[in-house]
This record gives sequence, structure tokens and C-alpha cells, in this order.
Amino acid sequence: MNESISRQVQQVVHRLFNVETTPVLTRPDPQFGDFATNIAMQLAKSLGKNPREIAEAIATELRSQDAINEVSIAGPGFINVRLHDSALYASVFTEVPKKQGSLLIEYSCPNAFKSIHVGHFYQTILGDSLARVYERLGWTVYRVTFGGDVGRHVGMSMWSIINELGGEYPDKLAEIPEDVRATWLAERYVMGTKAFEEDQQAKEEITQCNKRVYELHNENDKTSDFARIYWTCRQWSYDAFNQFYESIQVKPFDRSIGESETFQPGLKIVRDNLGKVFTESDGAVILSEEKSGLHTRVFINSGGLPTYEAKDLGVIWLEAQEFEYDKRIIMTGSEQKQYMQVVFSAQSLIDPVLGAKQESLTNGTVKFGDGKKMSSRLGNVTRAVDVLPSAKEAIKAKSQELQEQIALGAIKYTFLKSSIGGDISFDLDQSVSTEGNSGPYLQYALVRAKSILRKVSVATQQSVDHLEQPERALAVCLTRYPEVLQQSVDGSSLHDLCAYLYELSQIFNRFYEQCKVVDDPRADIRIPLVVQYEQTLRDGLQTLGIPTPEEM
RNA sequence: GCACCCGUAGCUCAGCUGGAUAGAGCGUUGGCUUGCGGAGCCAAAGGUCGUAGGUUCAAAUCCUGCCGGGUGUACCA
Repeated sequence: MNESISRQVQQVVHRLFNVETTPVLTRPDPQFGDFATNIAMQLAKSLGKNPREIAEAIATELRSQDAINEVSIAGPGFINVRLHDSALYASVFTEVPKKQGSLLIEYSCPNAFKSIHVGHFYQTILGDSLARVYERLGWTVYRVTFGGDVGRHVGMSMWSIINELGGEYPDKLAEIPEDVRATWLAERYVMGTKAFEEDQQAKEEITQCNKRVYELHNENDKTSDFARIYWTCRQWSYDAFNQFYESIQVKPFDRSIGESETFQPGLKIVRDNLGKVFTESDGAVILSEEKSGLHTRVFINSGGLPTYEAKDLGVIWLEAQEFEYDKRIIMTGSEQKQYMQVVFSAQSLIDPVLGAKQESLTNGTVKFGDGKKMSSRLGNVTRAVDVLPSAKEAIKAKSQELQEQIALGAIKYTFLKSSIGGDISFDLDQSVSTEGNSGPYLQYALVRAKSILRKVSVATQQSVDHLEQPERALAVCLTRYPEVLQQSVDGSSLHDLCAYLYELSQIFNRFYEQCKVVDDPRADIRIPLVVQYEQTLRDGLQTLGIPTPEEM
């Protein structure tokens, strides 16, 4: 409907003034109309005419259109369009148009041997939801997580593991019970970090461990004692990640890439482009783009080891080998924003076509309000696995499963409702709120509609002459859904979808208060609206990855 | 020093490719029994949009300075 009106305005403007435009339609306050455009004010200058005069001319033409009931001019020259109720009602029942394209999205990215913290939780939800919106619009999406399974942090962990085992005895790992493996590994990392900072001898041994890990990958060593410890613990780590992903109900990754797979191609890419893209400086290989305002970054350090920069070029290369994509989104913390620009700059210099497909999306950190309640429940620990159980405690529900669906809905919605980029505050008490602009509010607004639909036989869609105000408001809001989905991918703005679904639910709740559906004379008109509403809200929640319970 | 991000109601945030009285939620105060689930609905109070200029018919939105907070700035990721 939006596009159809927009096209009509475009044609009218062309006919009247012989000017090519792409009119933007906005959704004004309902008192003004269903659609509005400021095209007259934009044309005023170039045409040298009074904006209201232009608006009047356009309005006159638009009034002759079938679907349009009323066109008014307001303020400095806004053109407000109101549709006939019959046309509006009919336009409610349209499908979301699908487009084609393929997206590779890289997110979550926890490092092996370390534990997942709230920040990973947050980014995993953002990535999963964004992927779902693309999928909803018809894109093929590849989900990838890329984590460090080599590097100094692994050296620290390996050192501490061996230390704890009393030597390189892989068989002793079997003595560690399955349910404590993840925490045991997390402790090893902490101990390793501490030793690295405080103990000179340990520091040297850790550096050796780090090198040995790289070597075992180079030699594809699966059998030495050291290697067996490494592979076993890496697997423990991955098992813990997957268990977590399952618990928060996100779609599984199509590919989990370790840095061990990318440092070799990364090194090769950098070396192949030495002199062309990269230069040597103080024994390191760098990219200096300071004239374009970017930082100088080291891609291969003076010890000949690849830095994350090289590994990141490696992963771009590896993904391009395995997946064919039109666009690649990589999510990182916002502190890596400027860093990412350098990597993309390098990629564009090496391969402009592949470089142009890169897009970086940075998210802020999760902060805990004043944290009083939060800290008493979770302590200073911000392990991701503690969040859901803690949230569940605050939810009253008939069953465990329902409690989980609601808690998950509350958490995810809290993560998704703010725009991506800024820090977000996560106060467990507020975040798990079930009132107002919250996940459970949306879930409840869905459950109410489901409950109505269980009590009626589905009416076939009727033509209608007149809509009452609450019906009309619901109809108008429903027609916006396709635009909002598109807007959400265009701006990576999941909060737009959240805000829309919240508004939709609010409008439905008002409708619910004022309009009876079951056994009402207007049931034939209202039932299709409720059906469409239920489908839209359910679809929207599923697109965000928020559970849609049948009852609460 | 330079670069990037942020500063909107008591709190948490929308709005920022300039447009019609700056919007939500929480919190505060006061209402809603005969109708499909009150995790709901209605209403009130609450804002010099950090600050000072500039551009414009029109600025929370664009430009510049300043103040305040955060992050990054060569061998970490």
C-alpha cells in the first residue's frame, strides 16, 4: 500500500511539474491521516513556488484516486492522505514481499578455553535476531562464529591445565566430572592469567605453551600427550558453548571457525601483499593508512607470528571459499570499531570486490544498573550461563517450560529493544519485568488473541464499508509490518521491530478493551483482523527469536 | 595530542538522511465489577533536548567552539 501511494504521488508530481522524485511517505499521527509526505516543501525551492500551492495541486490530483478517501494540506505544506476504510481493510491481508540475497553473519565468537560472559549472551541474541530478520525477508543466511583456539590465552590455559594435572597426563582429565568441566576450565584460565602476570618463570613457560599450540596445529598432531590435552579441553569448551546456545534457543551456527584455521591463510595473504598493501617497519608487517585517518596496525609481529589482524583477513578469505555471499556482517564490541576499519581497508586494497561486501556492526557493553539486587544474586560473576536461571526465579508461571519461555522473552527483548551500538544497562529486576514495554507484555498480547481465536470459528474475510476507530487503528498498524521489517535490515535496527511490535500490541490491547469479538454482530469483520494480528505478532516475535507461548 | 561514540522526563531509552503540540516504559498520583485472560486499560504530574553560537521559512536533528562521560590510538583480541 505504501509503495502504491508513493508511486501515485511520484506520477502526479511528474505530470504536474515534470520533475523526477522519490517521495518518502511517513506515518503521521492518526489525526492527520494514514500517510503523509513533505514532497511539496521539498519541491518549493527548486520550483520557486509556495509549498502550499504545490501541495494543493498534488492533492487535487490524488483525490481522484480510488483507494483514497481524503487528502488534506496541513501546516507549512504537508500532504495527508487517508484511505477509504474498504481499501485499508483489504490491504491488511497482504504477504510480506520476499527478496533474494545471501548474508554471512559472524557473531558471538567466544574464545575456546574461556567462559561465555553476558557480553557474549548479548551479542549472540543480536546476531541471531538480525539473521532471522534477513531470513524472514527471503535471504539465505550463514551463521558463523569465529573464536580463538590458539594464541596467548590458550597458552595460559594450557600451562595451568598441565600444572593442575601435575604434568602432561591427558588420561587424568577423565577424572574431572562432566558437569564441572566448564568451570574447571574457566578457573584454569584465571590461574594462568595470574601466573603470567606474577611469575616470571611461568610467563616463559606460557610463551612456550603458546608456541607449542601453534606447532601442534602445523603438524596436525592429535596423539602427543600435550596435543591430547589440548584437543580434549578445546572440545569441552565447545560442548559448553553449544549447551549454552541451546539453552537460550538460538539457531545453531552453520560453521564454527577457530583461529587455528585462519592464521596460515592470513599469513600468506599478508606476505603475498607485502610491498603492495603492507609495509615492513621495525621487523613487523604493518598497514599504515594514517593519511585516511586510520590507525596503523600490525598484521605480522616482529616475531613472525600473525596478529588478530592477519587472522581476520584469513577468516574473510576462508569464509569466501566456503560460502557465497552478497554481504558479510561482522559483529564486534564497539571498542574494535576503528580497528575493524583498518582490516576492511586492507581487505579492500587486496580485493575491492570482497572488500565492498564487508560491513561491521559494533555493539556496546552490558552494564549492570546500580547492581544491588543483581550482585546479590550473581555476585560479581557475569557468566552468561547464570543469567537465565536467575531470571527464571523472578517469573511466576504454571510450568517450568513456560517460566523459561517468559524469562527468555524478557531477557531477549531487553537486549533487543535498544539500538545497537550504545552500552545497554541490564538490571535483572527491570530486565525481567513483565509489565509495560517488555517481552512478556508482547507474549501476553499474543496469548490474548490466541485465546479469542480458540473461541470462534474463523470467518472469511468480508468487504467492509466502515471501520470503527479501534478496528481502524489496528488495521493501519498491521499494514506497516512489511515496511518495518525492511527498515530493520536497512538500519540493522532490531529496536525498530521491537518498537513496532510493542505499539501493535498496545493498539490490540486497546482494541481488546473496546471491541468484543466473540458473539458480536461485527464478529465477521473483527475476526479476520484478530487472525491477521495474531499472525503478524507471532511472526514478529519469532523473527526476533522470542518464544511465543500458547498460554501464560 | 588525534580519532570514534555518547550527553533528551527522577531512572532506562526512542526520536537525529531538518518539518506539524519532543514520545514510550519504569517510578509517582488517581481511576476501570455487569464483555473474549487485570502480566491488561484510562488519566494526571514530570523536559531551558549538556552549553554557546551559526545555517534555514523550519533545528533534539545539520555545522563550529566549549563542558562532561566512555573507547581506541604498532607488535593483545
